[in-house]
Amino acid sequence: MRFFTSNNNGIFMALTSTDTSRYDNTLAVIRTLRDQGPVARVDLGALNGISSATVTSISAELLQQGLIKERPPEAPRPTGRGRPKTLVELNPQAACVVCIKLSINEIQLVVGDFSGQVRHSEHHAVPTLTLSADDLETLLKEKISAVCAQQLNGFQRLAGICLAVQGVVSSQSGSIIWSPALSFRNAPISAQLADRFHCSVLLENDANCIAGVLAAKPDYADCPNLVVIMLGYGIGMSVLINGVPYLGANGSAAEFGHSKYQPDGALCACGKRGCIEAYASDYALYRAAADHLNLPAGDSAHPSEQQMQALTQLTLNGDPAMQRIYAEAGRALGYGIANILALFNPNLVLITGSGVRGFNAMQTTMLSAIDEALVAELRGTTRIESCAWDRDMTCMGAIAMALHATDGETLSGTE
Amino acid sequence: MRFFTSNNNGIFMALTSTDTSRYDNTLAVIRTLRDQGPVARVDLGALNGISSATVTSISAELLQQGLIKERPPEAPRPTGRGRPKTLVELNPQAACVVCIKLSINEIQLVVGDFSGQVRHSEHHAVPTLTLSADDLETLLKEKISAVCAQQLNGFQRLAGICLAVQGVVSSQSGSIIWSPALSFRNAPISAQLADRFHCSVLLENDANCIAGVLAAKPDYADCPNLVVIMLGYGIGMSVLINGVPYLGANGSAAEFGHSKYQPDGALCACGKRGCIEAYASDYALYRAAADHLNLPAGDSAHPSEQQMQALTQLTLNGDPAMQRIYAEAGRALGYGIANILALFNPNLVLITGSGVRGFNAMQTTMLSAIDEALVAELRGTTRIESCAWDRDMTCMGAIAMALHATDGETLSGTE
DNA sequence: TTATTTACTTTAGGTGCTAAAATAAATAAA
DNA sequence: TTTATTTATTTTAGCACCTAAAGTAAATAA
Repeated sequence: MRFFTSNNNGIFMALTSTDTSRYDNTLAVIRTLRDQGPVARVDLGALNGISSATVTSISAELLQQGLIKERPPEAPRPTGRGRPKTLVELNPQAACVVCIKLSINEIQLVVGDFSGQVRHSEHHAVPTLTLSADDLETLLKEKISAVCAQQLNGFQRLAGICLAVQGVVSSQSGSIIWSPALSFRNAPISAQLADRFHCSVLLENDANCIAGVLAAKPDYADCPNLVVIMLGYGIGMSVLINGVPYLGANGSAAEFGHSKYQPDGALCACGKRGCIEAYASDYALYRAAADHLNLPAGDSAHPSEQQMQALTQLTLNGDPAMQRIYAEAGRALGYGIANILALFNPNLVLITGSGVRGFNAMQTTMLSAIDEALVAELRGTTRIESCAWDRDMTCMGAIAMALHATDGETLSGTE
Repeated sequence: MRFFTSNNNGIFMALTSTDTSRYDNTLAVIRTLRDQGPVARVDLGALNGISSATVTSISAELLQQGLIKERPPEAPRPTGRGRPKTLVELNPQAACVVCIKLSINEIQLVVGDFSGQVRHSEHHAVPTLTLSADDLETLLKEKISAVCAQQLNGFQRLAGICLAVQGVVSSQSGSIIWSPALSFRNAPISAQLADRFHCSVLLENDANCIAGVLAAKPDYADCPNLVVIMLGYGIGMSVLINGVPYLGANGSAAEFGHSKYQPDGALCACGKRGCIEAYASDYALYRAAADHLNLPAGDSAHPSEQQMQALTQLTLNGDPAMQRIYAEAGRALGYGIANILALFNPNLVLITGSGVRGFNAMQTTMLSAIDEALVAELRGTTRIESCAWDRDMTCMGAIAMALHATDGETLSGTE
């Protein structure tokens, strides 16, 4: 029938390209069911602009392929007159995906089912900065194998693997170009995993995964242009245009953390000076604080959550030096956001990541910096909001992206 | 049949939405003919991925509607064996568009035919900064009426009007939000012109028009992500993603000129400080020069082309103060472009506009500023080039955009 | 019971595509 | 000069897929 043209480097091939309308409608049905849960055929038609006759035909095929199932009618009848709706829903067992979040000194593995639910999650402390490229390959293959062996019973197929990485990745070539979690560069990890596990391998930036999850929330539904800024050890960003992450030519777009606040300014982890990250990231805040205060021991170049919470606490308690540091961070962030508003003019800028713990101490100067930097016409009506941080969001997003990317394969794989 | 959903504020309505494949294929044929000139049916099929049987059917319809015509076979036969190709081409008379470029103290009107050729062009000196919103409306209606009366004989229809404006426009709402050429704001000009001339009215940013023309050049064909920077009285930019301008939520995206070089830096025409424009635009260069030199008299806030060429000449002749000024402008530009690379990661940054006259004097510091600001991984492989300036490019782009936007109407309007 | 309402399925027919066959119009070869 | 070959276009036959309308199913209200 039809094969998915995947994003990776030719590991999966584009094949027969026949007409597109049945295929598109079928994917639309699957995705509606994933987003909305069980839905009746009439409603599937209305939601996707197709006749219910067509939905009948499509759902018959999907039923036969085992990708969906009819939900047995429930005991309480809430409906009024008329024949009751027969709900159909995705068969969660139809496929699964394995997603790995790679961050500094930690990896998380999760298994998601065909309906998008997390089925399993595990964390491992790993000294990522000391790994070689080969070490990483071995490690990932090992961990994924183990998860597959333990968790994949009952699933019809492993649809794909998604690797969510902090830093610059090329999802096109399937290579990690540059990550703060790794000491090497240009690792062609997608091809290695695809070889081993014989499935699609997606490589994604972590901020793009999170942005995908946030964009799906009803609060942010009316934002065709959404910018998500992730504060943390570093500073990441994702730009979603009509729901799809803007990647640029090599996947290194949206590197907000390394856009400039001040020429010849503070030293950044990238080696250059004046990056926003050099003012408002965890390591920058900790570094600035260390000049003024007696801080708890630990790796000061990679402050822990505890260390950072201690800083935040000091600030909340009214320490003037810390308040000055956060105020300056807020100002840098504000100037950076001013550039984002001028260049992307998004509907909404969402600030999240573990670094939101200190957001209150930055907000005032951030907002005044934006006003100072930007004329009202360009400031526009963009909402600027922060958003609570959940460390599982990255993997939730990765599951959604992996399923989305592999729906076509799942469809043709079971014909 | 089918009506075009235009970009303006509901002046033209979306109607029946039937299937899309015949419609899409027909538009593809029209656009191929516009881009490539006369093409044979076989080649139209190959270029658009449809069978030549379908092309026969589509071209029969278009022929009957008068939108295309068969080109009489030429005297010299260059081809080898086989039945010679019968070329079809757009009928230039099938429709026309009127485009107006609005810049500081000048408007240009051009008429383009259905094949995209310029049929007529005229310039008028107009004191744009002293106009009221009503004055502008009256002026444009008058000038357009005059052009229509004189130039539109022989055309089957006026497909649309395109207004290309320096500054921030909302093509969605059809309003000029903020233009350096005008002293008023939020002018709903599209609706006014649509009322008067009963056709689609497109409102575009001038940089987007130019970017469209440049993107069509074969040299830049392999650039899905293209950034065009326009140096001139102000500094404009356009970001083309797969050939379509990125507009943002309200059309105020890509305002590169007001992105920041230096907090608390030089004063910008927008009223804020430290914008790139406050260093590298004509007025900024002239202002900086006036502090050091005895300059020819004239409106120093809006330096003329002669005044600017005098500055460039001084610089080329080795004047050290002027060289310093251009070097600093280049550095500001470089820092700005570093942000563009970090945030958009385009395949190509093209620098054009009347301000390229001084580009040589800025280039060295611009490039070193980029290296100073940006780590190699983010600098990436983006080409950064300049491009000779042609004042007619804006209107050429406007013609292309207006035709593109109205092809659907032209198609259904003649059924 | 019967009428009404709503959901789903089947049927009949249309659009629009393609592959293959037919036709057209040239050049090359015999 | 005729015939074969090549290439372009048109015609034909058939297929995929959609929709509207008719038919069937399964509930509640009267």
